[in-house]
Amino acid sequence: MPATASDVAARAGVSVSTVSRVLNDKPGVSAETRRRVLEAVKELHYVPDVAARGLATARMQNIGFVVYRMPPHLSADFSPRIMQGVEEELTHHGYHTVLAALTSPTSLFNLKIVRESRVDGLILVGPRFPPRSILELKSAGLPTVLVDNTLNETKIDSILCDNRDGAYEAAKHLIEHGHSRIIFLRGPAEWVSNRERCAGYQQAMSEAGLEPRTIPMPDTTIDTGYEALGQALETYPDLTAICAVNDATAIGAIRALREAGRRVPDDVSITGFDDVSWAALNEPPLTTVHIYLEEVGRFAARRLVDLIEGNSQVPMRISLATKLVVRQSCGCP
Amino acid sequence: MPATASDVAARAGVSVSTVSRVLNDKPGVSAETRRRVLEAVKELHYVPDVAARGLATARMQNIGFVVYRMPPHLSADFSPRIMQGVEEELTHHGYHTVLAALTSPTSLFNLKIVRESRVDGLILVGPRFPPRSILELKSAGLPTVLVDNTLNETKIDSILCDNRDGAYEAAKHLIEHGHSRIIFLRGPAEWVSNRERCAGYQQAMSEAGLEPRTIPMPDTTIDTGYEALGQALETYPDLTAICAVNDATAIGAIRALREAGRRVPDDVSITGFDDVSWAALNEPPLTTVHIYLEEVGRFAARRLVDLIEGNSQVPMRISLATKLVVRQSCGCP
DNA sequence: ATAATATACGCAAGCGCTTGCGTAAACTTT
DNA sequence: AAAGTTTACGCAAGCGCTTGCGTATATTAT
Repeated sequence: MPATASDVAARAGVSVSTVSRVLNDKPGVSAETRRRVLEAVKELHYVPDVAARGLATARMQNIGFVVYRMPPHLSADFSPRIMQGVEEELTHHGYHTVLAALTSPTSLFNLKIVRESRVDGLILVGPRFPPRSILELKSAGLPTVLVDNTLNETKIDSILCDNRDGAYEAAKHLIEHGHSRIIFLRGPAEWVSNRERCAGYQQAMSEAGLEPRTIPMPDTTIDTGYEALGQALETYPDLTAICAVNDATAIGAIRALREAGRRVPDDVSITGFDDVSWAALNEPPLTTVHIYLEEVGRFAARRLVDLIEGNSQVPMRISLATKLVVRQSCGCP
Repeated sequence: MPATASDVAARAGVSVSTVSRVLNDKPGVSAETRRRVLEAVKELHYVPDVAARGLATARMQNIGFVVYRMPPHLSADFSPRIMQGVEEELTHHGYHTVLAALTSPTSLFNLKIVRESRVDGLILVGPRFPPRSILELKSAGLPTVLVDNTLNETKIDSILCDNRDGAYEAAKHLIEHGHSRIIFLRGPAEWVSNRERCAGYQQAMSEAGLEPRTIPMPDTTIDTGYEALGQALETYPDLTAICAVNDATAIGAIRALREAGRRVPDDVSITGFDDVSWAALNEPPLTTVHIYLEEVGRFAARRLVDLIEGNSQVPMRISLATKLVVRQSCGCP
């Protein structure tokens, strides 16, 4: 039913080759011919069929947006915002976003979208992908960019927010409030962002001549935050401020504090990280570190397009600034 | 680099036609031959190229997941959860999810994914698509299912939660708390779910012999909820309970109530709708109507696959039950 | 036994596009 | 004006799959 390239060719009085050249901005077409072709394209509402083009070029103009098991939890907040940025930017470049979720730590080659060569590149969101299979992808020549993750050993494109600086600012803010017994609720060290945030906190503490105190957590959820605080209260009963590795754990900690009879921010100040959508709605509104997630997605997409189109081959690591959002959980009025 | 059908054919000692037949479960292949082909497929890690298959069959095994301008707001909560259900179910059926966002009320034919025939069907999420262009799609033969929307005039597949019953339950719960002056914060009537929820409220009220009182809002955000309450307080200063069309407006209303010096739930009871991720985190935790969004997505996907594969042609309207989640904003302990 | 059917498979023609190669026509160069 | 160069375009061969048609071989009927 839809018009094909040869319909256009017929109407414009040229060959399909010429039509193809015009549509792909290839040289060797006179201005006049180009005009006629474009006119015919418009009149027939012609749009190239992607399957045919894909067959001929081995490029599908699709990229895979891969998350590690889409979480039904609050953290669902995270990827959708990145995704939005990705989608916008890709659309702008004529690419499309196809979703994929890894549900177990198997090789990324098991993803149907890559095996069927349905995508020209991959955006891997989050820190939970087996590094080995990321490297496999790279050596198989599939352009890939990592979001909220890096492989320091190897040269592979990645994009994160400046976790270290964000945590540094948050901790510093607490210090400026006059706190000295500030503990850090830290998540599993396998995740880059957790490590960086912890480092930022530590730097702020040591610069202020304070002793860092961290509480490990097996995960970074509301529940783990809640539980970690129990332990923190035992180990450091005199704590006056908490720097949490993310908003979820901060919320959990606040709940635990409340149950322990300590008021936030009157008795204990607290900061989060991520600025999830409900951070401002919390009681008290959460002081936290904002991540420009849409921007992260946008740059990941742009970077990937560059990689796919061969505009830039040397891998780079992009780090986006964060912003401390001061609300009330830190003790500010 | 990857193996092709003819590689497999050579290895199995058959023709590519036979390989194709085996892979598509077509008749006319002996058991023994089938076995050999399958073995070769496995040995060569063969996966059919989607572009080639797409060209030959005019089916891309892709479906488009379309939202009307991905919102950076809190309501971002909504579509990701549906999307998760869609993605899971589609993957299970061998299909893939490709994202698209409509940013202005133009025809759905302007979507590149449909013009390039990149998708075999569409899932339209939300009530804001121009009905005309939905009908255009249908008559163009592109299988489509609506989520959180319906076109009552026409036969087109749709899936929603039982908004009417959900709101009915919520209102009834407030009535059982002994309230009689219950107002309903209602959203724009263009959206099906708003109309249905309002109807559910009205039914509950009239069944109890109470007079319905509704406050119109131009949108259903925290801010509109906040503002609507100002008006409600003027018109009905004696109100003791509020049934909000969704969680966001409920939160806005709570904020306004608080500023007006009325305590929730002590002075005023309130219920929301949606059970967004942060509803439980609110202070007080929000009593609201839970929607099984993943399930909604899952059924939308399944329905669409049926449509695409011709398993069922008669349009149907699916309505999923909701569940009243009783927390504290209604006055329950 | 022969004829009529069913079965298993190969052949080759697409599907709609891209692209290397070839060739007229138009333009330089000396 | 002849030879060389460039430009503009068409031809046809794929890309890797599916599928209708044709034909050997195996099966059943007579």
